[in-house]
Amino acid sequence: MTGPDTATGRSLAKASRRSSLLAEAARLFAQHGYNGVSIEDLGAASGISGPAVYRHFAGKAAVLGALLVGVSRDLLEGGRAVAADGGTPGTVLARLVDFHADFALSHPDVIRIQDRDMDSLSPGDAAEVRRLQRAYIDVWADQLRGLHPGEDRAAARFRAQAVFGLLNSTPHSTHRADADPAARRERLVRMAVAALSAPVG
Amino acid sequence: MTGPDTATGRSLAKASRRSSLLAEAARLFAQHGYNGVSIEDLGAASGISGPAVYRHFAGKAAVLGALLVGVSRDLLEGGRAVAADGGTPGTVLARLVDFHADFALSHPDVIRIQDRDMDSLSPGDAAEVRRLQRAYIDVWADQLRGLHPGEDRAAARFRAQAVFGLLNSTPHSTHRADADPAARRERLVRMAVAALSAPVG
DNA sequence: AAATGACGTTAGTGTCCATTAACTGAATTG
DNA sequence: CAATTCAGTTAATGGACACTAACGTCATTT
Repeated sequence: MTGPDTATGRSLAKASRRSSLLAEAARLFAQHGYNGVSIEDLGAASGISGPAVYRHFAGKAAVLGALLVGVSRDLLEGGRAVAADGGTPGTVLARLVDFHADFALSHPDVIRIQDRDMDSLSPGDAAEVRRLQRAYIDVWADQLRGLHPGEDRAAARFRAQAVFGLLNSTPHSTHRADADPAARRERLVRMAVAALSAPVG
Repeated sequence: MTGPDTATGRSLAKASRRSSLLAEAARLFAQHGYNGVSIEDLGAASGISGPAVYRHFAGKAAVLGALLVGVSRDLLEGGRAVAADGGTPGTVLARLVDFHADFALSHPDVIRIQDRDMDSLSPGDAAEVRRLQRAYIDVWADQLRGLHPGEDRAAARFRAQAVFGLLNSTPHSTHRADADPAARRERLVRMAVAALSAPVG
C-alpha cells in the first residue's frame, strides 16, 4: 500500500518532492536568511535528510536560484500580460499596481528573499535574475514614459523602483493580529498610484 | 616621531581605530552582507589583523550592533527634532520626508544593512533596535493621525512603513553614472509626499 | 525475473571562520 | 625608572556545514 503521493509513479513523486523542497526553502530562507539555513534543515523540512537534497538540486545555491529565477519570471510574465491588455498609461499602471500588490501580498517570502539574498546567487543565476528584473522594470517604465512625457527613461525606471520599494515593504511590516488585509491592500495600492502619478515639480 | 593620529595619546588612537572599524564595517557589510565578511576582513580593512578587533568590540555581532543601534538612534533623534519644531501635520511630514531622504541618500550603506542583516543582531541589540524603530515610526504616525483623522493608529504606522520602503529603495537602485542626484532626491521626496497624502478612498 | 538506475541512507572530508591562548613591545602611571 | 596596562601579533581550537563516498532498496525496464 503506497501513499497517495507515490501512487502515480516515481517521476511524479520526484516532482512533488522537488516542489516541497522549494516551498520549504522559501519559508526557511525568508525566516532565517539563506546563510541561516543548512542543507540539513532544508531536507529535514521535507522529510528527507541532508545529502538527499543533492538528488534534486546541484547545490544549495541552485535551490535559491530556482526560487529567484522563478519569481522574477512570474513577475515579468504577469507584467507583460497586463501591458498586453492595453489601455491608457494610467489604467495600465493601475493594473500593474494591482498585479504587483497581489503578488507581494500573497508571496511575501520570496519577495523578502529577493531583496535580501540576491547576492548569494551563482553568477549565472544572478545575471539571469538581473536580466528579468530589468525587463520587468522596463514594462513599468514604458507606461511611465507615457504618463510623464517630460521625464527621461532613467527617471521612469527610478520611479518604478521606488514604487517597488513601497509595494515590497509589506513583508517587513509587523503584521501583528493582521486586522484587515483588504484595507491594508487598498491603502498600499492608493499610495503606489499616488507616488506613480506625483508630478515632478 | 609618532604619526598625527597617535600624537594625542593612546585613548584617542583607540577611538579613531574604533570609528575606522565601524566605517569599514558599514562599507563591507553593505557590499557583501554580514555573513560574507570575516573578522579577518574587518580588521584588514583598518590595517590591523583579525583578533585585534576583539580589543574594540566583544565580537562580530557587537560591531553590527553598534552600527544598527547607532543608525536607529540617529533617525529617532533627528525625527524628534523635526517634530519638535512644530507646524501643521502636513509641514512636519514634509520636513520628516526631507530629513529621511537626506539620511537615506547620504548613508545608503547602513540603510542597506538595516533592512538586510537585522536578524544577525544579538537578542539584546535586536530588541533595542526594534524599540528605537518603533519609536521612530510613531513620530511619523503621530503626524499622520493629524493628516488623516479617519485612519487608526495601525493604518498610520502602515503608511509610515510603506513610505520608508519607498525612501529606502535608493540603496537598491543601480546608480549607474548617477546622472543628477539632486533631481533624483527631488523626485523621491515628491513621491513620498504624494504617498503620505493619498486619500484612502 | 534479472538488470538497471534513481532516490534515499549514514559516514566521512575538507574548509571556513569566530573566538581564545600565549606572548610582545610600547605608552602610561606611580 | 620600575610596574602595569593595553593594543597588537601569531598560533591554536572547536564547531558548523557544504559537499562527496559508499552503500542499500525498491520501482521500472527488458
